[in-house]
Amino acid sequence: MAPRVSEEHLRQRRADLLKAAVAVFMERGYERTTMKHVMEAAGVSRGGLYQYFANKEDLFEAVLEERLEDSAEETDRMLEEASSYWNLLLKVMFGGETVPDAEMDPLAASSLEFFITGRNDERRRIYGEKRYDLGLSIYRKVIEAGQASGEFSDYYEGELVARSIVTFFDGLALDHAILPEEKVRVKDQSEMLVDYLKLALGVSSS
Amino acid sequence: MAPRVSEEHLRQRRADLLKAAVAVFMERGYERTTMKHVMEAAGVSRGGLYQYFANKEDLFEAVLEERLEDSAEETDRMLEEASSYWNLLLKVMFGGETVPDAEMDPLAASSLEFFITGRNDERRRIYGEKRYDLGLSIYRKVIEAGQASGEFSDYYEGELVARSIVTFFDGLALDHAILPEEKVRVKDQSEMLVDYLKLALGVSSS
DNA sequence: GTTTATAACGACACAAGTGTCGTTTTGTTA
DNA sequence: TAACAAAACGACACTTGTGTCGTTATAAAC
Repeated sequence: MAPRVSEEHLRQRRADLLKAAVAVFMERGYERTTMKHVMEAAGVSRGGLYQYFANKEDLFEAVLEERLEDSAEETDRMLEEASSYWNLLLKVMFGGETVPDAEMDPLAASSLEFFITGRNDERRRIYGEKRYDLGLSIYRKVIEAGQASGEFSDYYEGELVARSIVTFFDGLALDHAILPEEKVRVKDQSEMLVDYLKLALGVSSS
Repeated sequence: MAPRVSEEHLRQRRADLLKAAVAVFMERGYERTTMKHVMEAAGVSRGGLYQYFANKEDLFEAVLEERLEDSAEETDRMLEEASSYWNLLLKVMFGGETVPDAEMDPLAASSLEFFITGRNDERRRIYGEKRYDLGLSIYRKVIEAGQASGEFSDYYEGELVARSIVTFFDGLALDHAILPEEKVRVKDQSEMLVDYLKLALGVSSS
């Protein structure tokens, strides 16, 4: 269906493969999916898939990369329409809404799997760190900006507060991946986190 | 080295296999270790290992089980010498010491791996839940007892506070597994958690 | 409409791990 | 010390997943 390139068709096919891959990774997780699963989901031959991605790791990283771009744009957009740093922080934490809900990224579990099983692999560890830093920096910037403006207390080091948010969300994602919905109580726990942040950052209750 | 049983030698051999297995799992993680690795570490043949454990999953569960027994005894011991519920809570959280340190269970990462990669497997998920509940119940009991005695505020539901502790520690374990020591700041983050619990449980600073 | 570069295909060879099972070895018992 | 039950052994057959590569089909260029 495509000899001698055509640029757009190449991009399209790659996008189709990624889309199929995302669905499979969500369904089966990282370790348990094989290239064959993706091939079948995408309706593509072995060679067809390997033409675009050298192996499963490469494929998964491409998936992560794609989704990171999406969320980066979203964050930029939110940075502009922020009315206060506290509000902005809530938006960044809960994605648009300023109120915690029970939604979690359906690919989060597979990502955790990807990084934790690869923790002894040099390449993957470095990549994991990069991603962690990126996620952290979003929170850190908002908090430090809020502290600089005087809206937030600087009793705690901004970076440390940011790390705690990330840690807590990581734990939430982990428990959410393993436990049934009703046990994790994502919403309740998120609300507690918000209460805590109010105290830690000296924000008077809204 | 052992025909027609002898009871003690059987137990001993099993213990030796488990010891070797723990070392390997710590070193390599769950997914990346094979039965062969354990065989070599224990200096035992293939058949010798399979005589005691039906497969890797069975082996790892045996490892977990063994360590759970150890810590259960430790917890019981601590329950008796508790001077206050707050103190007891700290001891349970940080294992004997009432001050957070940067130590983490060296098998924690492999456990996370075990449960997260097996999250789509019925059997393993049930087992994971059981373990989670067990860990949770320790915190829940201490907190609810403290609330009943009036030492702790009951502004937050005790179980929810307990869940938050577990979630936070899970996140910490996860980040610790993936990131280099200096980035996670286990000690600093633990201290923040303690500050938070003081507020949430209405404990005046010691 | 012919040519051509190459995307897509799928059979294949290879590697890694698993669990089994017939054989060997060795405590234990009589 | 002879006989035995079973612990320990390790070769083997099997399964699963991977990445490659020669072949085939086709969109674009002429």
